[in-house]
Order: sequence, then structure tokens, then C-alpha cells
Amino acid sequence: MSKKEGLQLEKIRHSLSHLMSMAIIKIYPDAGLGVGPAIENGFYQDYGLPESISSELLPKLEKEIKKMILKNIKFEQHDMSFDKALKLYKKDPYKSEMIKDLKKAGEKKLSFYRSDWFENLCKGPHVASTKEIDPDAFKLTKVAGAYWKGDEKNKMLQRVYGVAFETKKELYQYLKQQAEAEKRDHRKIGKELDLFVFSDLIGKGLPLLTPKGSIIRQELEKFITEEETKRGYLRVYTPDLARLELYKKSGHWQHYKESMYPLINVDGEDYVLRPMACPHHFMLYNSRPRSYRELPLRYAEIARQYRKEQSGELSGLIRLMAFSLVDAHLVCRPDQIEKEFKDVLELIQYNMKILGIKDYWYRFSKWDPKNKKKYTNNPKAWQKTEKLMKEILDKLKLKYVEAEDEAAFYGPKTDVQVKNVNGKEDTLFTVQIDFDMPGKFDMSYIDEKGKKQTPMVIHRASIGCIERTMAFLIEQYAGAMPVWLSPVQAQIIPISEKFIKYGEKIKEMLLKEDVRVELNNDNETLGKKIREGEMQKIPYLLIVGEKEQKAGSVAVRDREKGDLGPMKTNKFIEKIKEEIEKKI
RNA sequence: GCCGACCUAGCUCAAUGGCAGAGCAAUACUUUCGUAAAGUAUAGGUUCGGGGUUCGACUCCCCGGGUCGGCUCCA
Repeated sequence: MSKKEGLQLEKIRHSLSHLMSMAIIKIYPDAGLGVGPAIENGFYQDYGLPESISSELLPKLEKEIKKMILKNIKFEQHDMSFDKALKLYKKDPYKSEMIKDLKKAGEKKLSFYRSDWFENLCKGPHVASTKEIDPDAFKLTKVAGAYWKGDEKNKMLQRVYGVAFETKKELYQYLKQQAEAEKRDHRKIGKELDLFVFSDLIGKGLPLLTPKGSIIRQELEKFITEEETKRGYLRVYTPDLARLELYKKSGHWQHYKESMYPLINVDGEDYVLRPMACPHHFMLYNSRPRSYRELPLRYAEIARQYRKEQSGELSGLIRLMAFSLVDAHLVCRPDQIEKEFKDVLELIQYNMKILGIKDYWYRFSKWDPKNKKKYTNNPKAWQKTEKLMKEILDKLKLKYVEAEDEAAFYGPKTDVQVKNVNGKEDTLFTVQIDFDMPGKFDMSYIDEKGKKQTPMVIHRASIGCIERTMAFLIEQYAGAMPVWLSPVQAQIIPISEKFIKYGEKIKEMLLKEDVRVELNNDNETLGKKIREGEMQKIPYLLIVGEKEQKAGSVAVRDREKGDLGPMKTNKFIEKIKEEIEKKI
């Protein structure tokens, strides 16, 4: 899309939010108006209303907006003084506050837009007339609560969302695309392919992986542990629980308390479920004196960690109450940080290649000096560490976006960001440099001159949180996982009862070669079994009948390419083993 | 946590205060089949849990649990 088209679309969307406000004011004359910008795919507007509205109101508003569009209402800009504007908004606390904020910010005058009888504080831009808006190219989609100024301490306003495009066709395409995306949703596929379930009795945000889902997880774990071991990581196991003392010392208790579970008191001593595994690994490091020759030490663990989320924040396998981070802590000398950081990024890039992840971007996540509560108070160290990370990223010529106030409490992060099927952004992988905790824990090594030094630590998640990564992969592949990750890699379908014996023989052959195989001897027609196999996204269906039995072969059906025809059984075993081996 | 919607058979969904139902899945039998749904029959329910209103509640009200869309938060 060209810049000019983009601007026109923004004008249309923003103008629609004004028209929607007009429709709302017709119903609620004293409606307070919060913010109402154009956004990706549409627009929204916040309202302070005397009663809560439900989505049943949306069709009514839509009809009203359509009527207004057809009236060719003009949008005209004019300026207004602060006094006059405050008078105009004397019943609207939100607009009044905005005006006062603008004055504080040093604005000299206020920009208003008039459309028909509606005056609205707004800097635009807008369409010149509703003639430019296609009355059939927008749709109001949802109502939701949203805090005034985005702060949960403030009152909650009611937000109405709409989608809008230049033409009806584009709107239709967008809606169709949304419906397609819904089909890929990992929560839906998880149910259809029997990969994971939740139980009300076990509790929210606590998934149970079925045998099939467990295979996906196991394969991911096997892959990453082998890869990390090749790269010099040391596997460790540490407990999910620790004394509160540990987290007071690490700073988690001071900076991360809200995300930690309530204390568990045992015999007068407070314990807590770990929100992160870092201090546990540091205790391993501290278990004896260290020489500079030992570094870097790379402790790796697939560590279950527990973070108390607010219930509305949970989502399928993406946000959980307890999750498994493919975690590691690299204790380094300062002169080793750069190489280790680069190596971690290289590992992450390798993993993304293997997993087929292509749509991602890097985010350089920095502290916010104003957010005193969230971060360790050490501005010098923050500046130094952020500079160091930025230099490494720039040397690697990585493209990244910078994000304020997204760091960990102990240091800056480089995150790998992706969008899930519903268009929401999530962090998949992360690499962090910690200048803070090694000092707090008196971690040290003896350098070549016999002097005690404090090491630095890189925290990293090479394939992220394994549940979230599974969710992302399920959506990316719409359930059709690569052969090496498929819970069932091949299913044998005998054409009739007569060939079950032959099918069993084939099954034995495949099992011997570590292929995950099933024999479908249900009393069903061939067509039905193929349909079910396809819907279960099984990579290969092996149909066996008289021809195959005579020739010692299988008729291979590929889930994408369809019928591949007969193939000697040994040949097929070779083929599938190669695909599993090469992870294609 | 907040705003809103929702929770009925394993799954997808009907039943608008008056006898809880369908399709698919499951089970049994018949059929033994050549690349996306064979036929017949059977079984399957404290309508998320608890309380209330009512002659009568899946349906209305209250409390709790869970899910979804936003907000806040975030691996």
C-alpha cells in the first residue's frame, strides 16, 4: 500500500470513529468521549456511559452510521480557545482532562473538527466529506472495557471497535481471512487433534498434554537438549520451590512480587514456587570456588516456572499459570559476553530455521528510568549494559525495534517477537544480559592474577517456553506438523480384513525403525479411513491390499500431495527415516 | 483483576418458563470395500457447581468455577 492510500484509509477509519460517536450521542446525549484513533484494520472509540452497552447495540449503531454517510456530511477543521473548549466539555470529564493535559504540554490552541452538528476536539486528519467513505466497507465488531489512559487504577470506559476499508471487497476479504485464521487457532486444533486439554478441577492455565501432545513436546525437548549439548551446555536439574530468602536476595521479591504465588509456610519457614530459575542455577555456580578457566559455564534446564497471572490474561498454551522454559544461564567473564551473546543468537537462528519460523522480528527491550518499581536502581550499569547489547546487535547487523520499559528487572533483553494467528504479538525467544544478580549473590571467579572477580550472566531461552512454542508451531502448520514432530507419522490402512495380517507385518517393520505408526483395523470403508487420516493430519497413509501384499509394497498417500502410488516397503522406510532425520 | 459475551452428550450445536434433542464420534451387528463420510441398531445428560424465585427452571435472579473477546499485564 502506498503512503497516500494509507493516509486515505486512516482518514476513513478516523472519520468513522467520529460518526460512531455521533450515533452514540444520539442515544446517550451525555456520553463522555475518551480516545478514538484509527488502528490497524479499523478504529475504536472509548466512551464514558451511564450504563453498560452490549454487542446487541452494534447493528443499530451501524445502521445509524450508514445513514449519516449517505448524507455526505462534511468534516471541517477549526481552532478553539481553551476556555471555550472547556465550556463546551463541561459535562465531559475525559475531554476536559485531555484539554488540561494539552495546555500543560504547552499547546497554544486546540484543533476541532465539525461534522454536521458534532464538534470534536481532534487534530485529524479526516476525509473532506463522508462521500469518500463506502457505507458497506465497515463493520462494528466488538465492545470491550478499556481503562482511561490505559491505567488500571483509572475508571474503565467502554470501547467500541470497528473494522473499515476503502471497498466492500476489501472488508469481505478481511473477514474471510479472519475466519481462516480462526481455523488455525491452536486451541481449536489442540482439541481436534487431541493434543492437550484443560480441566476445571485442575484449574485455569494448567494444561494437560495428551499422549499425542506429549510426543510433540518430547521431540522438541530431544532436539534442543541434543543441540545444546553439542554447543557446550551442561544439563542440570533444580527444584521448582525454594526458600523466600533466595528471592529476597535475587531481587525477585522486590521487583517481581506481583507475579509470584503466595508463600507456602513449612515449619515456620516461607517457601515459594519459583517464578524464574536463575537463582537456582547461581547456587549451583556458588557451590564451590570457580577459576577463570572454567568460564563460560552454561547451565541448561527445561525449567518449570510459576507466575501468577491475572485470570483474564490466560490464553490457551500461550499464557499459563505454570510453564516450562527452555532455560539457560551462561556465567561469563566480561570479555566473553560478546561471543557468548552472538553464539546464543546463532543458536536461536538455527532453531528457527529447523522449526520453520520465518515471520519474526527482533526487539531490543530497554529499561525505563522512570519506572522505579520495576527495575534495579543502578542507572550507570543500565546505560553500560544497554550500550554493550546495542553494539553487539549493530555489529551483527540485526534489524530490531527498540522498546522502552520492556527489560527484565536485572538487565536489557533481545527478544524474538512473533504474531500469533489472532494477530497478537508474543515473545517467543529471549536473550538477556544480567549485570545485577551476580553481584547480589556474591558470585565470583579467581582471575589469572589470583584476584576475585564478579562474572556477568546471560539468561536465554533458546526455544522459548515450550508450551508457547508448541502453540505457535501448531498455528504455523495448522496442525500438520513436520514428520519429525508428528504424533503419528504413518498410519497403515488395510483395504479389507483380509489384509490386516499384512498390515501388522508392515507395522512391525516400521516400529523397528522407530517410526511412530498405527494400524487402522476399524470396520470402516477405505474412503472413511482416508478422510479421518487426512483430518488428523497424519503425514503418510499406507494403503495395503492384494497388490501390495504380492509386491511387498505399500501404496503411499502423502497428506499434501495425495496418492503417490505403490512403493517398496523398504523404500518408504528409507524415505520417512530421511525426513525424520533431516527434520523436513 | 476489570468490562462484556458465553458454558446443554466425547465433539459441533438445537430446545425463548411446560416431556432435554440432532449430526458426528462411541458400541454391536451386517458389509470386506482401491484413495476425503457404507447400512441398521444400541448406549450416552445431576443442562459447569451451589443457592433462590416459581405449581413448574436448560431458560429468570444471586454466589462460585471455567472459557472467549478486549483492557491491564506478559515467557
